[in-house]
Amino acid sequence: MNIGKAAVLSGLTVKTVRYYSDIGIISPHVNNNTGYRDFSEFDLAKLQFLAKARKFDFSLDDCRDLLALYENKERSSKEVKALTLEKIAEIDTKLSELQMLREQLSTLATACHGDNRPNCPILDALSEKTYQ
Amino acid sequence: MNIGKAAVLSGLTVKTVRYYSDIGIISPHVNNNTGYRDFSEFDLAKLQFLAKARKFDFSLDDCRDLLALYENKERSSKEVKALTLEKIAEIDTKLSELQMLREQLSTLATACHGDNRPNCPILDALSEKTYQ
DNA sequence: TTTAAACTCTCCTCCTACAGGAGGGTAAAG
DNA sequence: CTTTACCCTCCTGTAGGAGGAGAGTTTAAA
Repeated sequence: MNIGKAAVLSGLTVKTVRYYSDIGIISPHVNNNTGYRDFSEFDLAKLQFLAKARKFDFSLDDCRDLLALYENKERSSKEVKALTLEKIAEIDTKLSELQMLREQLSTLATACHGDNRPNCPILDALSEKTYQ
Repeated sequence: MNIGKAAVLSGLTVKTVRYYSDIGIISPHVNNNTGYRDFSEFDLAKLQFLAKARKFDFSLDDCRDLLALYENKERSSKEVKALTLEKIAEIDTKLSELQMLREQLSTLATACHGDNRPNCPILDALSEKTYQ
């Protein structure tokens, strides 16, 4: 199938699919006359796999690994699980960072009148020298 | 003071400070003979302000706005608070997205034996066609 | 005084994961 | 035969810098 159909069926954009071809994460057959890419069912399956893995916040490099495991019927599930647990740990780190951030900002916002007076605890906090 | 000292005192890297100068978010005086940038105390204060605002996840464009308000003694705190509340809302969105992600990944990781057998619920989920 | 280390400068490329658009070829429908 | 909808490559831009080359400057030690 052509790239447009592959894009629709995988939920990716044509640009994205073309990009994945360019960086070699998938390798559809190319028609020598027209230069059109031709995606097989297996190519499509990989694109759908990629779309989902990207939604799970796996980087394209992670996806390369996952895809290699996906294609290898002899793989052990150990590696996949390790990669997943690593990703979960990353997410946890990010979550706690964001939560701290939210609390600090929330505290500042609460303290700020938000009126027309120039006094503003938010800017005060940002310009405080002692707090880093 | 030179860029190195300004960087240390603001907790930024020299590269970052130079970048901020390049994009005009700060404008230190430049020595015409040597080309060396010369940072005043006020420049330093702005760099420290920027370092903190960046930690609070404000984009450099946000920082431009905040800095303008910071420099304007006649500003009202309303604008600053609005910007902050907007940022909090962004963080909330990101938080819930990440939490959903974590749950899904966690569910998959739990279901996966993580042994040497090829069977792997994680890859199964990623390659499921019906689930999008 | 010379020299070596430490600092600074500009300019260049690279990173992630694409998006947007120019300029042109191709395919299918009317 | 023409229109419209695809498809192609190539170039640039995004955010926020990092890394490094090659060259000038300053400072401290020998």
